[in-house]
Amino acid sequence: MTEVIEPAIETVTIDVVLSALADPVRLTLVRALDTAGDWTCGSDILKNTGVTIGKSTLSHHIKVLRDAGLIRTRVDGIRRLMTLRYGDVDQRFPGLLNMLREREPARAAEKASASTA
Amino acid sequence: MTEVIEPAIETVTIDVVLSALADPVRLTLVRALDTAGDWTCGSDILKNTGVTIGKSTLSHHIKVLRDAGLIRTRVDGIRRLMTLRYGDVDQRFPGLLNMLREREPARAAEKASASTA
DNA sequence: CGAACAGTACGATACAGATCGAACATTGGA
DNA sequence: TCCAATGTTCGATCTGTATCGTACTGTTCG
Repeated sequence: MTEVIEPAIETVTIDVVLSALADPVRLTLVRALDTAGDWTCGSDILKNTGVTIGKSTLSHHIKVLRDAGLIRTRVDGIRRLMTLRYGDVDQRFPGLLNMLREREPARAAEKASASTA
Repeated sequence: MTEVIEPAIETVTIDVVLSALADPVRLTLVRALDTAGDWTCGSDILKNTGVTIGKSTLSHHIKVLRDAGLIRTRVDGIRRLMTLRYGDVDQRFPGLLNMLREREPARAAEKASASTA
């Protein structure tokens, strides 16, 4: 086995993508891959992010992200390298990756606008 | 009580928005509001969408969407009208609303690209 | 060969959140 | 005034899924 299944980007639906990104761990993984910029292996991601989950859990999340069309996996000897599918995702869902890059509220947090529920 | 609390759009994070949109019922509600275009009440949304959930459940989903900054609620006599916060959402997360409008895979579904996991 | 390493597969468990029903609040109209 | 319609709140379930641990596969290197 040398290649890993990934869906063609045209077949990916926003519904599945949203479900994949709704989990805080997976969002952390995606952001770490984005920061890394190129091929990274799972154990390095755990080191970089400081996320403390078992490796079977990580494997599960990676699969969800891959099935959602967000990342690509490549076998490299003893490890599996992965990377964001920048071009595909940007083409299919323009603006999405950019949204994920912001981690803080946009401004100095005005408070809620209207009153009394 | 005449107004309903909604967060200032700058304070809304993509994390919360993704969680809100990850639920299939809420995604249906948002799409229905988008299609409707203007102020719509809860029971009308249920009729339009055919979604069969209790009204307490609907109330819960509405609250999640409102807290996520996606919709605005206005009291009108016996009912509560709501609408998408088009301008705010488009400004804060450009491209997001547009992504939700597509319900089908983009093309005639090529199959998976690589082979053997 | 055998040990260490990276990752997957699978069954079991735990927890978050979706759902429901009942009680209550508010408004408008008969 | 009383009733019907819309919606909220609260407590109790029920379910999906994130998590873990173990066993297993495949690879590199001594």
